[in-house]
Amino acid sequence: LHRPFFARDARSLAIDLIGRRLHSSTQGVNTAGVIVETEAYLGVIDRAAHTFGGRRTPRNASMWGPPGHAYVYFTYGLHHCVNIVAGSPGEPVAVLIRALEPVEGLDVMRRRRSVRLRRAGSLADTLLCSGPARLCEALGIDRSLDGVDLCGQGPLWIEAGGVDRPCAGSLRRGPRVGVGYAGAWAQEPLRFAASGNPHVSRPPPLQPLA
DNA sequence: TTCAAGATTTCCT
DNA sequence: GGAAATCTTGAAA
Repeated sequence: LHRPFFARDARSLAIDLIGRRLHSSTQGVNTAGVIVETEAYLGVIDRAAHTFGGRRTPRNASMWGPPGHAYVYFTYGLHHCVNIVAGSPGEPVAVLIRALEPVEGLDVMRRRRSVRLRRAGSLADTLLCSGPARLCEALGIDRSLDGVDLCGQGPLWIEAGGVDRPCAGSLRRGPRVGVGYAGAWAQEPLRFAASGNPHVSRPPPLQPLA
């Protein structure tokens, strides 16, 4: 997809990313999945965002850059999470990709995930990409992809064309995960998911989009 | 200079 | 249900 698609407010982008295919080409292998869960992070005003209050560090630098780029951060000392930068240049807002329904390169995903999940034989498909750090591991995404352009010929992109939305019209929303420290912002319904999709990261306290 | 907590996941009890 | 894995950041000392 092209730049204009990403150059808008994060909440709107988070909703329209559901049903789109995220592709990666890393380590010489292609993988892809349908985005089934996202969260919007609204920047300097959003206490849950890494850029709350105007915070600008080496880690979150790409969130301050132009839209349509990746913001990949490392957390808890061992996990990666990938965001898609939204808004306009200098407006540090982004959409966290929380879960995918795997559609391409499942064998590769299984292998990558099995490094940590030793019981390769019992690795269900719903464990491949059902969480922000899980999908990064499955797609081979790490800090080396931080800041890459999703609109060019890079290792990450969103497929143009059809919205593969098996849950069209049944999008759900609810509070974001793991942001209890964010006060009133923790309650904001900025998490979105395809209703009933088994690859969504956790049982949703989610409501219809309305 | 130290310390605690985090946009998480896995493994063990 | 709870702890461990251990990088990054901001606030306390």
